[in-house]
Order: sequence, then C-alpha cells, then structure tokens
Amino acid sequence: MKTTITDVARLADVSMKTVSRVLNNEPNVAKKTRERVLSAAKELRYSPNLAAKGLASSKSYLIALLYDNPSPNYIANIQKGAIKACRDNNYYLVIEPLSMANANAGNEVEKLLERLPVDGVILTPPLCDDKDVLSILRSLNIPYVPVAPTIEINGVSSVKMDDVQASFEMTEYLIKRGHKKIGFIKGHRGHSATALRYKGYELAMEKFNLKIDKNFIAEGDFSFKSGVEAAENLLGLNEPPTAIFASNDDMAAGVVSVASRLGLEVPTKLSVGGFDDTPLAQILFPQLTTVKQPIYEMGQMAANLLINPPAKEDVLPSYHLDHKLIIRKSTDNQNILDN
Amino acid sequence: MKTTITDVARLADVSMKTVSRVLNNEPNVAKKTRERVLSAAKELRYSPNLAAKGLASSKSYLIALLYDNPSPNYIANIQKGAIKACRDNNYYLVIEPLSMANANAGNEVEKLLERLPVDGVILTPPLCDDKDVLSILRSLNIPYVPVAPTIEINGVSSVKMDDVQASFEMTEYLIKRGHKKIGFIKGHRGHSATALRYKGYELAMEKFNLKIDKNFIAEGDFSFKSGVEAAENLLGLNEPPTAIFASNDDMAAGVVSVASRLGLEVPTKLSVGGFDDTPLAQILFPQLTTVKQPIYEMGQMAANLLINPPAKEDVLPSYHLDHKLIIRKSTDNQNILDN
DNA sequence: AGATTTATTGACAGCGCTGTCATTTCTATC
DNA sequence: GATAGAAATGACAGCGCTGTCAATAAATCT
Repeated sequence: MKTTITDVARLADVSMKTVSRVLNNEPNVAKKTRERVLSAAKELRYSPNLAAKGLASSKSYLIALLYDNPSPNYIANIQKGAIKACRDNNYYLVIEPLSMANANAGNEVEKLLERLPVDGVILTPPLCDDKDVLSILRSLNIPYVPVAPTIEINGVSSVKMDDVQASFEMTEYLIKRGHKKIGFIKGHRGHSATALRYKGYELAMEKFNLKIDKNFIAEGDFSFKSGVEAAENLLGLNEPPTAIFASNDDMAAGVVSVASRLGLEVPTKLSVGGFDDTPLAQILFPQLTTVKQPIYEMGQMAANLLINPPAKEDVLPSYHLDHKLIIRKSTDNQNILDN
Repeated sequence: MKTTITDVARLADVSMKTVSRVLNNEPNVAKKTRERVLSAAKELRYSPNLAAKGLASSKSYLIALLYDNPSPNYIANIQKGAIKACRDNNYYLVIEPLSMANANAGNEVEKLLERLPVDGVILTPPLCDDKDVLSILRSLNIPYVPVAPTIEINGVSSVKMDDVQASFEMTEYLIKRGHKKIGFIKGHRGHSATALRYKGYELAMEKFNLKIDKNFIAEGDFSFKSGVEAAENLLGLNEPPTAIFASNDDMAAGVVSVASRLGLEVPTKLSVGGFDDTPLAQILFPQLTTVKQPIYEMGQMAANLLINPPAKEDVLPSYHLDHKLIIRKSTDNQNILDN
C-alpha cells in the first residue's frame, strides 16, 4: 500500500496542505512544523504520486527530448546531461526520436505533445531549425530550448558552443606547432557548424598572416568517405599541406586512413586534427587531436532552463558553453613548440 | 483551452463513461454510439490527459528503460525499438541511465521507481543480471523484461539473440571460404556473450573437423586496444591464422589496424570478422564482415511484452530474435566459394 | 406475450494532490 | 494590554479521468 500525503499529515498532526507546503518548499511554514513533517515523511518513506501532482497542478514533471537521428554518441550525451538536470529537480526525461524525412515532422510533434503535455521540450539539430516544429511548439504554448541552433529566435533561450572560437584554437594550435601549410576540410553544406568552423580557421590563418591557399580547402560532408576523397585531393597536390584540419572526426579518420595508405606517417609527416571527440578519436591510431564539444553540458543546461526558467529580466538570448581542445598523438609532430 | 472528455460527451450526446469506453476500446458499446463518439472526438481534436488517466486507473502509460552505459549505439537502438512499441500503444518511454559502479544501483532504482510509478521496466545488460535491481523490482511489483540476460528468471519473459548460433554462422562462413586456420579473440570475461560466442566458434570448428589450435585463441576484453594486442600475438606466430574472428567490432578494428601496420593486406592475406555491426564496421577500410544483432527488435519486443503481457497460459520464458550475418569486404578473400 | 437473460448506458464517487480562500495564531506597535 | 498586521495553518473543492454498480434497452427464450 502506497503511503499518501494524508498518512504523513496524520502522523505529523498537521493538514494535508501543510505537508504539501513543506514538500514543495513553499514559504510560510514554521520551522518546527517543517521539521515534524519532514521526519514523518521520512519515517513513512513517502514519495509523491506524479500523476496526482500533475493533475492538480497541471504540470507533468516531464521534459521531452526531440531529436532526429544525429550520431548516437551525440544523443547519448545530450540525454545524460538532460537527465542529470531532471534528477536534480525530480523531473523525468521522455525521448522522442523523429524523422524529418517523412514529410511532416510538425504533425508528428503535434500529435505527440497533445497527448503528452510535457513541461518543456529540448530540440537538437536539425530539428531546432525546423519552422514547422517551432511553430507547433509555439501554438501549443510549450516552452522549448534549442540546442546549437542555426537561427536565434527572439525571446527564446538556446544553448550552444562557440564553433568559431574552437576552430580558431585548433588552427592556432597547429600553427604554433610550426605548420604553415594547413589544409581544411569543410563539413556538410547547410549544416550550421560548417561555416562557423571554417570561419575559425580563416580567422586564425589571418591572425598569423598565413595566406589561405584555395587548393588547401576541400569540401566534405562530415562522412568518412568524404574525408577520404578530400584527403586524396589534398595529399595529391605538388606541395601538399603538412597538417589537415578536418571539421569532424569521421572525416579526420578518412584522412588518417588515406595517409597510412600513402605511407605518410601521422603525425611526423602529416598532422591531423578533428572535431567532436567521438569515440572514434580514441580508437584511431594515432589517437586524434580534436575538439570536445560540451554536449553533456548543453543537455544539462537545456533541461535546467526548462525546469527553472530564468526570470524575464535577466534573460540572455543564448548560453555559450565551453568546449575543449583535446590534444592527442595525431598532431605530435615534434616541431617548434612555443605553446 | 484543452478539450476534455466532457466536451466530447456533450457533443456526442452520451455520458462521459461511454466516451471513455469507446476511447479505450472497451466492449459493450453499440456500433452507432461508437461512431458518434469517435467523430465527436475527432471534431474536437480530443486527446486524453495522461495524468488524469493515470490517476484514475493507477497506470502511468510510461515504460522506463534502465541502463548502465553500454555503447551509445546499443542503447540508441534499444531506445528506438522500445519507442516504436510505445508509440504504437500510446505509451511513452522514460530513460534512466544508472551507474552500477557507485555502490548501490538498487537504491537508486528504488528511489526512482517509488517516485515514478512506471508500468514496466526494460533492463539492459549488465543491469539485467544485478541481484539488487531485480529484487527491488520484484518487491515494488513492477513488471520487467531483461534484454539479453545471462541468467533466466523463472516466470519472467526475456528477449535475447542466439549468440552461439550467430558465432557459429560466422565461423562456418569463414570455413566455407576456405579458411582452416582461424583465430578467435574472446571478449571480456564475465560478460555473458563472451562464452557464448566462443562456444559457437568451437561448434563450427568441430563440425568441420578442424582442430582448434590453442595459440589461435586470444583473450580480449571487447576494447580496441585488446584487439590490437591479441592481433599482435596471433599474427606474430610462426604459422599465423589466415582469418581472425574477433568477438566484437572494436577488437576487429584493432586487428585490421595491426594487419595494415604489418603490411598484411585485408582481406587477401587476412580475413577479419567482427560482431555487432557498429557504425565503425562501415567506416573501416575494408568494411567489416560482422553480425548484426537484433537490437532494435529486442527493444521493441521488450516494450511490447510490458505493454501487452501475454496471457499466462502461453508464456514462453524467453524470446529469441533473429540476428544477421552481414558480409562485407573484410572477408572477401576470393577463395573457394561453395556458398 | 411475458419472463429472463444479455447488451448498453449512465450516475457518481474518488484517484492523490494543489489552489483558493478563510481562519487561527503569532508579532509588533502604541 | 489592546489592536493591527503578518505569518502560519487548515477546509474544501476540483484537476480529468475510470471503476463500480445501478438503470435501462434490446435480445432471447418459454
């Protein structure tokens, strides 16, 4: 038999409402009463019934994570972060993979959310830029937080990292290790990160007065295969680059594999940098220097923003979380080191 | 303003209870009435309030997926499968990563489930073999389905694949491609799959009257690194094997990397087989022949068993789902082919 | 046709909690 | 010590649905 708030009330000799006040940290409860209630609750191992709370307060204590199939690794980390925040606040995370491919993601979302009245929604790319989804959310009046969106929305907080800065740091790091001829492999067109990461590369090159050779810029699409193709072009040049910065790890893995096929030893003959710090980065030989995105932290922050919305006054439109340059063997070229 | 069951009842000119009956597919409603209610519900775009349903019926329409950090890929697929089943039944999936490392997973589970009264729990390895967790679940009287458990529990259905058979098929396939000297890399001790996969290898070797050379059996722990070490041993033998079957993809990747370092071309000089069909298997060059586990299907089945429990009479203790041998380039040795 | 069974429908309480508002108790003030 | 105001507490309705059981309508049987 589950203990209810009534049981606790009886034991603590107060009214149900007072128990409710204590358990929800509402003000205006005498210290002594509070303690009495707390110990009664503890003794009875009371825990509230979510459905009842939800029904009475028209909240659900549920946060939904909507996503459309990016890498399992990305999602897993977002989930972990979001769950951390949920646990800390007695919320729960329900997940809903969506497929934007099949026509109207909007409809799907609508059906889902009409039935399950969650208190907030976390949106990951590319969903966070889908007009339909966004407008449904607005019309249903459900708060949401986009993770790493391309477009900012007025009045909506988002969480993101600074791709430009991260990419700048990687490039700067390569330059400081003595590289002057640095190839860059772009990501998928239309993916927001693609332009930003390239921008960072540009800025770093400019800062150190290095000319960007057009031949050193290759188009990719974030896939391993495109990394292979790009590397074949880059390394087939008369004067090939001494370092290649691929804008994600999968493409970097492609570069490493081409290099090894060509007998170009990494990192001594060619340094390779990636981006994302996927599990692959550590599996590769040599292990990959890369950028660790604050994925976990973004998930956590997103959930937190939904659970404890900041007061309107101090709303920042978006929160930037810190990335980290992870230095491993693939760039260990034993050159000039003035780091 | 959300429409309620009362609105529908009024429009269809019946009682609330009748609407409830129709919407829950209960028997004993006249066909005409049913249609009237259905069209009214449709017109009003009615959708039930989960919290209210839950409170009234003491169900939650929530299934929990408990897991302790296996590969993101594994979890992602289990999730997808489970969600498919949930969607089909108007259920929702909440996920709860756990850490068995920190002392008492049991306690954590207990707290979680006391608060969130889910209708069922899906347990993935290694959680599904944790005595504490299982006993909590039993004492809380929450139905659960273990996925790929080591131990069977009386009266509890589980879902699993046939590791022995799958491993047998891989080995048999290698044999039929002309290999006689086949190395095997074991997985992590204590992981249930380890013994089963080895067993399959043994059975196939026996069936074809091939002697198992002890030197051809290497110990691994499912990590890339252990695959590298095992491969170094195996390929350093005077008479090295012509094929290596690593009992997961990460270790197989290790084998491929060692082979390429030694100038042993895969697949012509060495065939390599893996297990799991992780994304890595397709990224590798050459792409990896491997076994695809029915992970998605297991997740789906598990959720289904929870949502629609089979009648006691026809309870099977466990359900085996089909795996699939995925043949790619890493075993394409152009030999005898009598497949 | 009347009696009996069976199918269909509805009235109503109540699931466990919180919001509202009334009531009581304390504290500060003059 | 009386009074106003603030702080603490409680009574009670009701969130939206379903379970129970009673009432009614239809079907079946003598």
